[in-house]
Amino acid sequence: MPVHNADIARVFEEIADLLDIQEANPFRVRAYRNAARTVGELQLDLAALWAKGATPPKLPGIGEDLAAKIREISATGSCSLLERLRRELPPAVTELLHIPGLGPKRVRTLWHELEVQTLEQLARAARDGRIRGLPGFGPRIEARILEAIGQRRNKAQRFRLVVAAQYAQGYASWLREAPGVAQVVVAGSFRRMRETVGDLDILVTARDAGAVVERFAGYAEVAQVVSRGTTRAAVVLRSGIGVDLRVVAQQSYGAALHYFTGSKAHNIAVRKLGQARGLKINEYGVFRGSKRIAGETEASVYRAVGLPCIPPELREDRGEIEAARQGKLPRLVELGDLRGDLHVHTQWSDGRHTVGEMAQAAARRGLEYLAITEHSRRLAVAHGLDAARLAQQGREIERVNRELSGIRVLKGIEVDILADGSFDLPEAALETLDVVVGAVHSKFELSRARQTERVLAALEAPRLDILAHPSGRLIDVREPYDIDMAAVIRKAAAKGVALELNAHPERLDLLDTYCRMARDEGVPVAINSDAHSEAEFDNLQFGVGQARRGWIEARDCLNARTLAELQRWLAGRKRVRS
DNA sequence: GCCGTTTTCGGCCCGACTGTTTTCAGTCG
Repeated sequence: MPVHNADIARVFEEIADLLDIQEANPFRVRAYRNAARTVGELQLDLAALWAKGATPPKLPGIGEDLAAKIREISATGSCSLLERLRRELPPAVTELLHIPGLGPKRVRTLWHELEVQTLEQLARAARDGRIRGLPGFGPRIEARILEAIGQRRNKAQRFRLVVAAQYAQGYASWLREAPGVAQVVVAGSFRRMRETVGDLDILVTARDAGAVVERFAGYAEVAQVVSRGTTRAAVVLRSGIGVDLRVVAQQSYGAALHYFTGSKAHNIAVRKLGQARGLKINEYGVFRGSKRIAGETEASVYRAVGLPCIPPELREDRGEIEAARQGKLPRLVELGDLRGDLHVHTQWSDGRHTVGEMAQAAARRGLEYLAITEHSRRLAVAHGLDAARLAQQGREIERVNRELSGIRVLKGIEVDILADGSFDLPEAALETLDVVVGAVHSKFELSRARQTERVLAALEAPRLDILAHPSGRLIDVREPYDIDMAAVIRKAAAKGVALELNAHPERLDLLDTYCRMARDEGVPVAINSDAHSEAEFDNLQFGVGQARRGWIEARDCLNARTLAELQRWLAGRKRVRS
């Protein structure tokens, strides 16, 4: 049974929970939580390294003890400390921590005083009114517990970025109408362009904070006001999304924006840098003693700790601070850098519009070229093209190119990669095209070994230019198929094939961490809309956001190249083939 | 449990809000 990094992270997370309830040293607890995060995000397979007899690199926050535990978990799947803690505490008690309002202290009290160990026992105790009498509890908390269990809210719901954007924009517009408001910014993971967001964090600068809070709570979509103070409030909207508000004075705008954008780990790292310089950094500014020395802009906060301003998408404590210190921050790709789109559908398969309509829509968005890439014949539900229809479509594309100026339409295909790694159309048909995009649309359940073999075989074949949506995941719908993505990226590098970052908000595939790996391996990334209608070109913005999270620069991006450069790249690939 | 241009010991990010309290602990982000 292979042990994945996620398994190691889960063990550390559970240890942290149990230690927390045991009232262990809070910094020891934090060490386990930090380690869980570090290991969970790591792309290097630690257990595989140990199995091979190799020594993993030194990881920040993981010293001798935790490294030994990683080794133990890698070998055995478990950890003697966790086994011991599970004997000392009721194992289900960590579930209680996920109820809002319950932290380690209250969970410990519930367990010691009422012998509450499970959610069912918690519900019963609350219904019987036994909780309100406990020290540190009262009728309000008891009611909140019952409500949380009733709504089964303990399962954290996240919203796709595109969905969150709709709620965010409406709410922000509403707040801009409050008296005395200067600025309204949606910060948090939304601003960092995470693919999903758990809640919305809205920052407002205004003369009169009270008026803003009042308007915030009075929004028509508010289902519940969770908390409400003089400068801060939290609500849940009818859609279920939580929204936090923070109001500060203009002079604190940059510090508050930095604080509210996060990530938490990034903020902690920056505050530590400040601390080392004798500075205190909070949401009101950067202070030396009681004197404010920065905070009006985000750049001033970073400058105070000796760094250039770090773009929000990089703020995950994944090396961006070190890069900033060394002057090696990437110059992240921007929407305006994109000159083309290499994955577009029309009425010929399952798209809504004609070749000409899609070309004009692309031109209106400032693109210089697009590739029409229909599904191939196997995907019958999408009216996939066979060789004959593909040739027919080619003649229409030539006609459109004669009729339109300012935009160039390339002949392409999104050809199915079959289970054995071969393509769904004959070589001769693919040879007539400008660009071949290949994708997996079937047999998602293959074993890791066979799925990897399949895609590596497709990359090996001479006809593939771009591998589309490489993991196949659909956010909240379908898990990625099990595949060794590091091997795929290495093969793409070796064969000079590009990887797609599919910009559809439900895909956003490549994941950010793999974008970074592709960049490090020199694999070009194509940020493609996969548009099935004119409006879907707008999705490119989400692809760009994801690419930025993956440290992608314009020079790493295949479709940031000019048409001439792209054609040279394609021609070079053909030369290699023949 | 980690870590070190001040440290191998003694620190570890920081503040608002709630609900319980009669000055503050616990939770949260």
